[in-house]
Amino acid sequence: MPNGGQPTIVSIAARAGVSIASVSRVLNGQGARRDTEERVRRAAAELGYVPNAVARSLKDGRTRQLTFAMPDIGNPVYVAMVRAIQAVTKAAGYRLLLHSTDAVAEDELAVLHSLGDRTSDGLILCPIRITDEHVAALTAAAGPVVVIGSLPDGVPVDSVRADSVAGSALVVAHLHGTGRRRIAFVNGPSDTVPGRNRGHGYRTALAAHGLPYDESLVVHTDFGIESGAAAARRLLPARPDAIFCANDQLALGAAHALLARGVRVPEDIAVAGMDDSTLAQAGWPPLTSVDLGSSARGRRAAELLLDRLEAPDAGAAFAPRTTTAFPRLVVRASTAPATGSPDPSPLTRTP
Amino acid sequence: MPNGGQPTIVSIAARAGVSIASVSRVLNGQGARRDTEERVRRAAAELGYVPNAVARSLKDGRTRQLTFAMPDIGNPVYVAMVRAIQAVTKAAGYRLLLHSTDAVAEDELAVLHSLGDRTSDGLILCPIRITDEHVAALTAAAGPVVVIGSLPDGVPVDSVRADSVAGSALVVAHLHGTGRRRIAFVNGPSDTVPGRNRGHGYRTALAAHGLPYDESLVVHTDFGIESGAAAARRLLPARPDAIFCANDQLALGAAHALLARGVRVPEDIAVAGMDDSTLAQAGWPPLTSVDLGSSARGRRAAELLLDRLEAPDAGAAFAPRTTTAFPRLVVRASTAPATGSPDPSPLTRTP
DNA sequence: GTGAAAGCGCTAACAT
DNA sequence: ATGTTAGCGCTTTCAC
Repeated sequence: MPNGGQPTIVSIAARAGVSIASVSRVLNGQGARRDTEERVRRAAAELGYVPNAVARSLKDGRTRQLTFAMPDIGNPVYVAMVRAIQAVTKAAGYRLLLHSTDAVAEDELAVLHSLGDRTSDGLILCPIRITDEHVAALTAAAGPVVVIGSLPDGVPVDSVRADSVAGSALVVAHLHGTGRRRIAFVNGPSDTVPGRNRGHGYRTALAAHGLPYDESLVVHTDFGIESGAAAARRLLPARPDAIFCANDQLALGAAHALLARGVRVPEDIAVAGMDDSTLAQAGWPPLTSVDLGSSARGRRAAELLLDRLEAPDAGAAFAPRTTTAFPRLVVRASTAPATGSPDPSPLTRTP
Repeated sequence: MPNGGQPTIVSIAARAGVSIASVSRVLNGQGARRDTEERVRRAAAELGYVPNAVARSLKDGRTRQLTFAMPDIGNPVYVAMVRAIQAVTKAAGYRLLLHSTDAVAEDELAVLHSLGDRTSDGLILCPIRITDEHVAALTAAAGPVVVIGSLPDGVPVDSVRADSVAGSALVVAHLHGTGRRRIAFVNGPSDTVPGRNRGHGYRTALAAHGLPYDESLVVHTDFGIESGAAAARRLLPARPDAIFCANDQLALGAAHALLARGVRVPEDIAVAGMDDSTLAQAGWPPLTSVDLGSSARGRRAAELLLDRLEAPDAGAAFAPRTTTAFPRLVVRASTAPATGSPDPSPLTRTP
């Protein structure tokens, strides 16, 4: 047989002695005579019938699959998004297709293009950077797309963004509020949107608190624990009393480098991260961080996409929507005030 | 139009003035007259044609999609697997469907059952526990399945298992070798296969090193950082000189609880985890752990599955294969000898 | 070399 | 209430 031996409505029809249409009707809960209904159900059960989803998809033009494309599933931020998205799509009866772009722009474009192959009904894309080609591809997309990230104006696509400017400001304000005055900043690559925004937020917040912007207190690097450690070592001569890092991995690396040199965290230098990933709570000392809403953004993106899909009239019927997730400061031990509350960190207890 | 305005071979054929068969041939790289070839390609390009993967799937009975079902994508162990699997499947030209079962057995069975809907060509299942129903469903599976976990004998399905008995033994041996004699054990739930195995490995290894099995040094709990902290506090009265935890989250929790009480890690008590997840290296002190090969198992599972799919004759043609991943001990600061090498942990430096 | 037509499994008119 | 049939988009015989 052409099939893998799987039962189809044809086999059921034969076994039940009815037409395939009746089988389809019974199985889809449309009326039928008691007798017919029974025989069809029995035949289906005996054969262990499972409807072929591909055939159904071809018929009604939808797969009930959604695609999520992100740079790297190894990054806790994206894991949080996947998790949130998965929860929403699962509840709505959609399967989730995962695509790792490895932070390669071409790959992102390929995913966008492949939306035309009708493998999935919609796409959530988390691009590392938005190029003109991205804009073009997004505009010409063959199906509904939601972007997690900041899009230039005029791109006719729903998007969900983080407010990392505000997030950075929250951290700086917190550090300032707990007595820190020489607040260093370890940023990620400055040629990405988040990198630029975080830098902007940092500078703005410094100004707002009357602190000078000191070049020697700022380091640009890539993400990753080891980079954070290196950055911290580089910053030490500038004598910061706080190090704010553009993500938790950097912060963790920085904290470890400091501890390894006998610098006390937070007594001598406070350390704060960003993203509030699992690493933040797992670190020692537990890291103060800003939740930029990875989960919330994932959830919202999924909701926007489903909303489009469920919309009565097809495609880009209504105007693109943009949502911004509010940042939330999560204070932990790594930024306890240098003096004040008694013995904030057990690290200082030296028996 | 019935379609979403997407071009199909019909539109191309019309535009190029040829039959749909010719379009198909040209697009699939089969011979055609220069002239024909050119016109078809041009028409396809102008229309922005992308082949409909669903139609193709229906035709040739395969989707080039694989499903990976695991309990919870939030767990670093599964993230590592997803990552490894994704890399293999992507390279082989397969898409990856992610399914989170939320550790619900019914959901696992549902996934197994839904293999019959032909949505994906094969399944990698990472079950939390193997029940009789699992065995039945696995035996009756409508397509190739690879299980990550330990399967009873006789189940006709490929599987990839971890050797947590050996892994536990490695840790105990290491702790014993670095002078620890009162080695406590924080285990996960004892009614899971890994739980039982890890407990078994612990006991066996103790015996092998001539250490007594002391009930008061063993705690059963569920996984999670907070559980680890609670367990450590509970163990303190029993005066352990090492705490071995059944996973990294527990270990991290334990280490933090100890530090918070002024107990030095590793000087007073060594702490070791299991899985060697990102938490292990990110933690402070960096955790000694055993890599049970999450990545390796994921990769291997994907390879086994692809192997089946690529096999000339269909289905369960050849006998089930079982692979076991070798555990690998990763020593970090959290288990440095209590005395000996000079100043293993910066924590001891008290300026 | 190219076109006509069958068929993958299913649903939904349309007929009876 | 049930059967016949067309058609979703594609690949692949089979004729010409």
